[in-house]
Amino acid sequence: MALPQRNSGTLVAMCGRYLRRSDKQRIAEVFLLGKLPESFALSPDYNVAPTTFQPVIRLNRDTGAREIVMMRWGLIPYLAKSATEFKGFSAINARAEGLEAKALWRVPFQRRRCLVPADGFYEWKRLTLRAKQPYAYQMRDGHPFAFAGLWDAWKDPADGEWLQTFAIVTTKANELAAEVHDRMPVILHPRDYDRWLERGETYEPPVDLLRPYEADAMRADTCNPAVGNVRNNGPEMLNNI
DNA sequence: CCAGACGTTGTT
DNA sequence: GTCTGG
DNA sequence: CCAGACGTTGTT
DNA sequence: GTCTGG
Repeated sequence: MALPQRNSGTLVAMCGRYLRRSDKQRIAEVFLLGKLPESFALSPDYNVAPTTFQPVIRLNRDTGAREIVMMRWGLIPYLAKSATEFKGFSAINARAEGLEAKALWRVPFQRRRCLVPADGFYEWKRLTLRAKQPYAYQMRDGHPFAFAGLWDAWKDPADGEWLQTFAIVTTKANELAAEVHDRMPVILHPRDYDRWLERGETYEPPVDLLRPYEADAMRADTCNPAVGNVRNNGPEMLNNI
C-alpha cells in the first residue's frame, strides 16, 4: 500500500487547536457574508480539534460570492485513492515556504484558498519532559480574525460522496509566539481577504501575504490545562490558571 | 521511461 | 495531478 | 495539538 | 514507544 507512513512523534503540527467564540451573526458581519440561511447553525467552540467539521469561507465557484461551508480540518489530497490510504494522515497544517514547490499543495494554493474564522489559537509550552502549559493567543482588541486556509475536495470511491477538507498555513513565529514555538499560523488582515480568496488561475498567487502577524496586535495568556482534552469546552478554557 | 511519493514540528 | 529518483 | 489505547484464538 | 480519535 502506497501510503505515507505516519510516524507519530514526527507527525506533530504547529497550529493544532484553536477557538471560535464568535457566533454566526458576528462572523457574518466581520466577513461580509450577508444574511446566512436560518438553517445554518453555528455554536461557539473553545476547543476546535483536527478531524472535526468547521466553518470556512471561500468564493462560490459559480457566483463568485463569499460563502461559508463546513469542512473537515485535516486535508485529504484529491489524489488520495482511498480513505484508508490516508487514514491517520492529518495534513492539518501547510508550511508557507513549500506551497508553490510541493506537489501536494500547489494546486490548492493556486485555486482553493479559504479563510478560517477564529478568535484565538492554542500552543503548548513544554516545561519539562512531562509538564506543559497551554497558551491562548488572541487579538488585543478581541476581534475575530482569519487563518489563511487551503482546502480540497476528495471523492470517496466507496460511496461516491464528496468530502471537503482544509489545512491552516503556517509561517515563522512572530516575536510573541516565538516565546513558545518557532512557527505560527498565518493570520490575514481584512484588507487582504479578497486577494486571498481570489480563485482564478491567471495571476500570481499572493505569496506576500504569508507573513507572521504583527506581534504588538496580539496577546498571549496562559490558559486552562483542561483544554488539552478535546472533550473539555467552554469559555473556562481561557481561564488563566 | 516507470514507480512511488506527495505532510507537519517538538524536545533535553 | 506532478515531481523526484532510478 | 493532546489524550488515550495498545491483544489474541477457535469453529464447517 | 506508537498509533488513533477528536
